[in-house]
Order: sequence, then C-alpha cells, then structure tokens
Amino acid sequence: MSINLTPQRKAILDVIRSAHDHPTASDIIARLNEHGLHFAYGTVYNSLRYLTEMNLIRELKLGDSASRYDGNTEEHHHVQCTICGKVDEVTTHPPLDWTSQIEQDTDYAIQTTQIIFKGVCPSCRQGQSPSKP
Amino acid sequence: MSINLTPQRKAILDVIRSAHDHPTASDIIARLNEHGLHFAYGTVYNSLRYLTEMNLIRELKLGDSASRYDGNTEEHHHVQCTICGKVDEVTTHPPLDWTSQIEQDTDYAIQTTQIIFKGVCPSCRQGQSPSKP
DNA sequence: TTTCTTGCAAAACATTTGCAAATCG
DNA sequence: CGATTTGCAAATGTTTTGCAAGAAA
Repeated sequence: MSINLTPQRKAILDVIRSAHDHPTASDIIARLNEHGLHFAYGTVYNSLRYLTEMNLIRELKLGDSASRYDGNTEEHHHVQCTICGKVDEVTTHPPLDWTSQIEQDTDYAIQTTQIIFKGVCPSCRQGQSPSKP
Repeated sequence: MSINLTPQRKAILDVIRSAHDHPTASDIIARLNEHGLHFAYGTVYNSLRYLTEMNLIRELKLGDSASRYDGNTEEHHHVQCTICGKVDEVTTHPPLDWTSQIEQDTDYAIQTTQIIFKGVCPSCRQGQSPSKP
C-alpha cells in the first residue's frame, strides 16, 4: 500500500513541514486559508490521521486541549514554555539502559517513551521581573 | 488560605485515594453513583480542579481523550498499556543531572518533567484477557 | 465499475461557564 | 450579612462520523 498524496494531503503536509512551530489543526486550517485553500474540517482531520499513520508527520499530545503536529518524525522529545506555550524540540536522549531499567521495574514491554519538559523559555525569562532566590 | 473540604470534595478525594487505578472524571462519577452520591458534572470538575490546585491529587494527561486523576502526589511517572489502557506508576527516576543537561541544551528553565512510557503490560503480554483499567 | 477521498453537517465527547439557589461562617 | 459552593443547563472546543457526491484507478 503506497502513499497516496492527494492535493489536500499534500497542502497540509506542506504547511506542517514549513512550520517552525508545532501547529494545531486550527492553526493549519488558518494557514491553509491564508493561501486561499478552504478544506472541510473533516478532511483536515482525516488527512492528519492519514499522514500520521503513514509516518509522514507526528501527532503531539502535550496535555493542551488540541493536538499539535510535527513534521519531524525522528525520535525526539519536547519542551513547552509554561508562559507562552511555545514548543521546542529536545534532541537529548535518556541513557541507553533507561528503557530496560523501566522494563525490569514495571514488567511492561516498553514500546515508546514520551518525555515532555515544562519550563520557561529564554524570551519569557527575559521579560520576567528580576527575582533571585 | 486553608483547605476547604466540602462533603462533595471529600467524597471525590476519597474515591481517588481508594482507587487502585487512575480514574477519569466519568469513572469517578460512576463510583460516586455506586455509593448513592449524585453530584453535578460541573461540581465534579470544579472539585477536581480545586483538589489539583490544592495539591491533594494530580491530574494526568496521558494523551487519551479524558484526564485521569492520581491520589499519589509525589513525583513519579507513568506507563500505559497500549492494549488494555491500564496505567501503572513508574518510580524509577531519570539521572540527577538529566534536567540540567536539558536546560543547557534547550536554554529553558525546566520546572517539571513528565515521562510517559507506552508498552504491553504483563497480563496482555501473556495473552490473558486484559484486566479492565 | 470499484475503491478511495472529499465536503458538509451533525454527533460525540470532555470540559467550562453563567446564573440562581443553597450553604456556611 | 458576604463569600463560597452547589446544581443545572447551556455553551465551548476538539475531534469523529455518516452519507452523498466526486475523483481516480
């Protein structure tokens, strides 16, 4: 079963790949609209599911109400600013024996590890009133 | 400001504390009903928010549609079975220098780390009928 | 044709909110 | 009294679904 990139799917994939942030479905629809493209909500969500299943994008569920989508399909993690909500990538990986350690402790056969850091990003940190412990 | 445990909040807290799983709001309402308690949805959600803010429980957003609630407020992580959906605790912590490593790499001031493992639990691995989460 | 995809609207679902009534100190 | 909390219903926001029409193989 090969990949069938319809014009809608291609346009959505392009939006995600050219995004520097991690857009939600609404973000994606807004950006499509800016380009004069008006797809139905159902089509956008169908396409996002299809692209995710085909491993062309990744769906990020960071605990906000809406899923975000990431054009980077390599294994990596994320850090989200608790002030502005921005999401950045984390390419540092946990120690190699970490997963087997968890498998020993939990008796689960671990398939994936999802790590989400929350903190304050550089620009929000600069905007803060200076307070030191 | 001290903690104001109304009968509703106390009943909800009791359900969460006596649960061995990690119940969702609907689970909690169902268990309250079994005890003859019928609170309004709004009240349950208000109470869950209050209890979370008071640090008596923790809200878990594991990427499912509904939040789960955890009576264990100590720092720990979670592993979820990809077959039956069961959630277990992970008490193993990442290396101590892990957070500062991430701070160096990302330039964020890290506040919290949330780690979610996904895998197959012992009973589902054995092919047994999966226990209800 | 047969299969897949789109568009649209409605439905599903978890959660929040507005407001009046009840409660409590 | 004044502040908080409850109950109810309606609203919100995200995502899914049913179905007819359209496109493609």
